Amino acid sequence: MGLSADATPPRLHSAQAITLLREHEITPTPQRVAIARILLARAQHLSADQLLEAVNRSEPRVSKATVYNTLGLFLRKGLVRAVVVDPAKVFYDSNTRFHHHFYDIKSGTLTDIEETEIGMPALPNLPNGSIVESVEIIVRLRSRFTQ
Amino acid sequence: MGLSADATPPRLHSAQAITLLREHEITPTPQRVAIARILLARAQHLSADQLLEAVNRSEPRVSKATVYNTLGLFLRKGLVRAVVVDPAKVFYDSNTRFHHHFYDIKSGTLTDIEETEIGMPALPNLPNGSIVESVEIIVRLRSRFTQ
DNA sequence: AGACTGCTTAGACAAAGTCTAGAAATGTCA
DNA sequence: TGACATTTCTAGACTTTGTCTAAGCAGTCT
Repeated sequence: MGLSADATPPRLHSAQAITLLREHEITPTPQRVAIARILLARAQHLSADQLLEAVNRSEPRVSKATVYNTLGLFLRKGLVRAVVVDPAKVFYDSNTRFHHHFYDIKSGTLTDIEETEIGMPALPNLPNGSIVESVEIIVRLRSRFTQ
Repeated sequence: MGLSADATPPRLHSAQAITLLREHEITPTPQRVAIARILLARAQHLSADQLLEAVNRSEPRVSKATVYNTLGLFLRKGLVRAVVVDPAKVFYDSNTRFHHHFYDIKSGTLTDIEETEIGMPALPNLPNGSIVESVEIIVRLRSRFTQ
């Protein structure tokens, strides 16, 4: 059943969120600020669904369409990264430093692997005319005591 | 748009497919053989949907539920690997050697990176009580001439 | 005011994948 | 052979994530 949602997730102050958005050339609407205050409060991995639920525990209300639009916008503007590990949903990662992930298969939990903790692989020759967009290493884990 | 489906995909002979299934302790039913003949004919990446379509271009017909059941079974028995890169669907990889992937963002095409082509990174310390299930490196690519 | 722009919204929609309940095949054993 | 149990397959309903559409709203400019 995954993680129970944090009852009182930390939030950025509105002023901080607005500054962050402006720095990334994003018009700070009330909905975007509400989303940023939660998602960008710390390094974390949230699905669109979890975020929608967290945002709507308080005012202002934000629609599902706006959550998806905003996540897409944050992604394009480099405020968050998408992590594709669970076939059922995308996680949005507010840690924008270069890093990788442990994925606990059973619980569905993502944990960061900082760049310094892992040796960068040597890249192979690229297909012609290609540019590397990203390099993601995913280490899938299972508990030693579970079958 | 992705790739146009191969009009005449290569197929294993039924006898070969049956042998492969038996070697992996899978009862070779007609449906499983039909799926194996296509999926295991060569190293390739197919989605459940592509496979369903390919199988049903010929007899015997196989239902959607059976395709999903069979892919799950092949996965558990180690005949194929799942590759999660596209949020919209899982690819099933008939190359079971240890290897990694290029993913062309625009076309949605997967290409293998053989183990010898890439330097393996040193693994970080694992969370306590964990076992590594798999290590997957995904290099996302985009064309140099596309914005 | 009127026109234009960008943003948000509800709800319809699409697509991948799961589940259910029954039918069909297969195997076992007396 | 017949009776029964087990496994597999199937159609179709269903769930969930995510997208799309059309309308409304707010601010800005002239």
